[in-house]
Amino acid sequence: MAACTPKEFARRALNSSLVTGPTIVSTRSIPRGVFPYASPVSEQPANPSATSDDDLPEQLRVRREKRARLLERGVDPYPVEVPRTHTLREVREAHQGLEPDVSTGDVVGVTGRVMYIRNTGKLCFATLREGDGTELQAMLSLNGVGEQALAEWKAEVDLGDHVFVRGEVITSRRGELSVMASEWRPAAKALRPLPVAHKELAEETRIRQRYVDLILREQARNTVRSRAAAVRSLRESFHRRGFIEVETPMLQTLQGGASARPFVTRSNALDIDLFLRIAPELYLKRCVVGGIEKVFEINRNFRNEGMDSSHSPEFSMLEFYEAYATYETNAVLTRELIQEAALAVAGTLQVTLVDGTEYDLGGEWTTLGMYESLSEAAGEEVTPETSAEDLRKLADRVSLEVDPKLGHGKLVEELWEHLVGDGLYAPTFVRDFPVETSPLTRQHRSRPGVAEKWDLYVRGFELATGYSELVDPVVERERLEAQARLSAAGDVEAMPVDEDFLRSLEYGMPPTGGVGMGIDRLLMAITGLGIRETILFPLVRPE
RNA sequence: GGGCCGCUAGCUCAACUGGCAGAGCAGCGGACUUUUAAUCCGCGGGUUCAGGGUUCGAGCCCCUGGCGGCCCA
Repeated sequence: MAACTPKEFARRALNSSLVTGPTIVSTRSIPRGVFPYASPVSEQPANPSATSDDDLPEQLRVRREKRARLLERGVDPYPVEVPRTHTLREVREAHQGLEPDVSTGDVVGVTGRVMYIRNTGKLCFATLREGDGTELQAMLSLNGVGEQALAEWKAEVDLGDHVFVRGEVITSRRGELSVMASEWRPAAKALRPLPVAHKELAEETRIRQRYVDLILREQARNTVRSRAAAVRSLRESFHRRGFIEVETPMLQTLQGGASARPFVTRSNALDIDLFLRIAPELYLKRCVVGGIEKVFEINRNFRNEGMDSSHSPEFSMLEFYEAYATYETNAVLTRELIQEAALAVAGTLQVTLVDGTEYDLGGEWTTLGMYESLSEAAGEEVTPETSAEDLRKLADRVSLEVDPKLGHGKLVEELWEHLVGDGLYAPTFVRDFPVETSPLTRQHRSRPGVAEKWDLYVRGFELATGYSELVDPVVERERLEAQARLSAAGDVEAMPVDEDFLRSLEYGMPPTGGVGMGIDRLLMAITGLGIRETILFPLVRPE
């Protein structure tokens, strides 16, 4: 085949008398071999008179009949290629600021999905839209395309169809930039009617049929782009700082790295159960042991737990580890990552959320000590030494119901959430958690009873968590063995002892800071969207 | 796990106290050469989530189940 781009083929086609006729060009009329884009009509044509459609809803049946009529006339409803010369965006950008009712002399071949259609007797209008949301009007007149092509347009084109229109770029009398057709043909016939374009789709339909949601709702398309921009920004931020991106196993032979219930699957080759990972942590730490001292991974975790509007069984997570970083330095890096992502997505640190309110991600962000902020809110001193009994009295005083079996650590966290956390709105690092509830974290270097751990809260939800990582293999073994005892006792979230991981630590892991951040939550923080909007195709029960 | 709400035409939704199942958009037929969700005239379109029950009569009431949403633990 000649070395020649599709665009060049299209331009050749426009110069050819074969495709300048006023009516629909039958693909049969184009000699094979001359125009490689021209397909033979449906190599395996469906029987146009098939009767299996009888029980279809009327509108689906009608569209199937239109498809069949096109085929009978030798017009391929699904051509391999059409001679597009410009995107709609290119046409718009090349013809800005035209007066009404002008002709440019520029002839273009454009494509788009028919979003609106306005037919008068001898002049038809259609609003075409392409993937980035750019719209352009197509006009088909009796003078321009002839009686037959106009009649066929009215008879066979439905909302939702992809069409090709070739013609001159003009503006209408009302000033709308348009392509005045000299020719049209189907690019892809839609067999299902589009839902009403000006009513919100039901939430469930939006999620189950995201492709329809994407067709109809600009916000849905923007969300996809925002997410891509955020993830790309994260990668660029890391690369600028010398971090290496790795991909660690999703199929793991042991569950580990978090407390969560895993999905179990089966390896035929090894004849053992495998676990879909609940976290990449233990592998990323092995990387640090091996000398990949600035390392990150952005990928999916899987947790076999409850599903609701804020929890998805699969979700994207960023984790990064940096040798010789601490939970203080990695908090700074985390803030920079988020701020750079916000700039990439929104162009500003004062982002506008979907509810219209503004949210400020700029500045240095507040850092609170968990015990200090709790003490202040409670009006009495709470320290790691405060007894569980005193904490229960405090809970009683502030009308917080707590499980009487809870120990110090859990009580402190619940009291903190009730008295401080629920009121947090601006981005805030909360640090120095009770060591009792942070079993896999290094104890604070100087303060007994607390761990070098922070949580980042944005608009009241937890966006990220960071640690000075535990690297002492002996302590780590004690912690993992305690977990394994829980596991043996029936705790499905507890992890077993990962001997290979411990072996890696025994080779010496440098002092390291680590951070985990939910990608879905990052999008929520920047855009104000709900989690089901930030995930393109959330898992749903089969229909 | 518990409570509440919802499921009706392709889509979004109505339907009083149990009494012929409707509208808008979409579709079909007709008119219209400058429309912008075009407009005008006419027409068709339903397993009311499924199954059972009560009733002369059920979209509506009762029971069981399915799916979804919200709230609570």
